[in-house]
Amino acid sequence: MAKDNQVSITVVRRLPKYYRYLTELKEKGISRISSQELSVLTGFTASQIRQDFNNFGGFGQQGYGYNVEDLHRELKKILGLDSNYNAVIVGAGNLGQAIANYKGFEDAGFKVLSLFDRKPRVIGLKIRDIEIRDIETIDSFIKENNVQIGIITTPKESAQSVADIYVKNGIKGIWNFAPTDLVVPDNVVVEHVRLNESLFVLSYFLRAMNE
Amino acid sequence: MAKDNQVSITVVRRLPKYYRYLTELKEKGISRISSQELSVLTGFTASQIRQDFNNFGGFGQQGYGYNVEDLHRELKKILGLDSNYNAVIVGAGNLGQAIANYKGFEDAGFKVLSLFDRKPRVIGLKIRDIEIRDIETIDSFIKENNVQIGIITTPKESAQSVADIYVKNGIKGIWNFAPTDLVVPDNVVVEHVRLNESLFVLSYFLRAMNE
DNA sequence: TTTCTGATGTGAAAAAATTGACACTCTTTT
DNA sequence: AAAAGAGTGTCAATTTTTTCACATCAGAAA
Repeated sequence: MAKDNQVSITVVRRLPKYYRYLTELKEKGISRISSQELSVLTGFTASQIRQDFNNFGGFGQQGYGYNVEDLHRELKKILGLDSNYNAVIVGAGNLGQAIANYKGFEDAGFKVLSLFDRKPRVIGLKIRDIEIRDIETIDSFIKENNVQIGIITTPKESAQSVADIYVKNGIKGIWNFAPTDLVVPDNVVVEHVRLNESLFVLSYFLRAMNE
Repeated sequence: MAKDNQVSITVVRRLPKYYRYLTELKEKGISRISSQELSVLTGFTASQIRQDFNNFGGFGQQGYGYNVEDLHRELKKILGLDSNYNAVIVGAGNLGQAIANYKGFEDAGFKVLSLFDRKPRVIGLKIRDIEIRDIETIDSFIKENNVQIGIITTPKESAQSVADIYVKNGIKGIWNFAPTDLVVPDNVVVEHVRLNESLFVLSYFLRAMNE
């Protein structure tokens, strides 16, 4: 059905923004939207928006536009947000705790089952009701709890070895916050959150603006 | 000197990665690198790398390659990392605290002077030696402390009003972690960290891989 | 010194992404 | 029921980005 013979990464990275605005529209009770109106909201061009959606099949209706609820549901499916995922976090520092604490992810279907760390000082503590466990026990935990997503919030020195642990235990999706690249097999997806790089880009534009 | 008549955003977003690897090379005491070798490290093509650098003037030498230290210094300057910035954070929840705590930013020249929040429960607390202050006092703080960067780690509902406060007080660079877009004047730079969207892209590829 | 090697800088070609334009179809109005 | 209006889906044109190819020059070797 979905003719997704390689939708380009450029398009994929725009999808979450559409989804966000559609969620808002839905909450506001708006039932209908045109590519032109979506263009105003998102900043993408109307043409671009229509092309993007067409990568997945036409969801709109000529002379009418898009039905908000339908489009929202389709995007949800495309983004894989209609299933639930179990996640674990390695690195129970501030960042790991912040993510474990963030209710927003759970609402989107991502449940953090446990944090793991090496430091005895934090093992046994709880964030909300999520326990911090000894990293030594992670293998059996992953196997017993159907974990699909591994989050890395360790310093960069440990990131690769954490990724190796994830891969070894069959995890196929890694969300990496450590400022380093990771080597993983082809069938494992890594998504990076590069805080440093984002800050540097901000710095670049601050500098560029003053010239 | 720098002929930066609009370097494309695509190029700019690659610069931090170059900078990261050059920092590593420098630490390892490697003094010389070719575009070919950088290509292996970064995953960009050698040609792309040479073109990227040429946007800012040629830093290399034919038959030799690039001098690591020189290139590192140039990129540092281009990215604006040769100056120091003062930053404040509004939103002293876990994420705000995590960022305040992260030594890496300070090493790169970004100093968090203070966190601000509305909740009386957290006002007065300290993260490392960074105090959490009442949001009501932010105007004078920004003016008196030469703050150039404003960080937003509030829920999305408050993000725009925080941005407004920043803009009103003359801040020109905003680092936004709230999952919403911001309206600011043209001379203010906003860099978003979209955790939700990043997670959704991961979810997309997890889904796409199983089809 | 002269020759050879290696790798940049750059112009041109190819590929990818964005924008533009419009036929067509569905909705709404009369 | 017919006419008018609106907006998608899509093809084509344009722009941007990436890749390719190579002349050129610095450094190393002979």
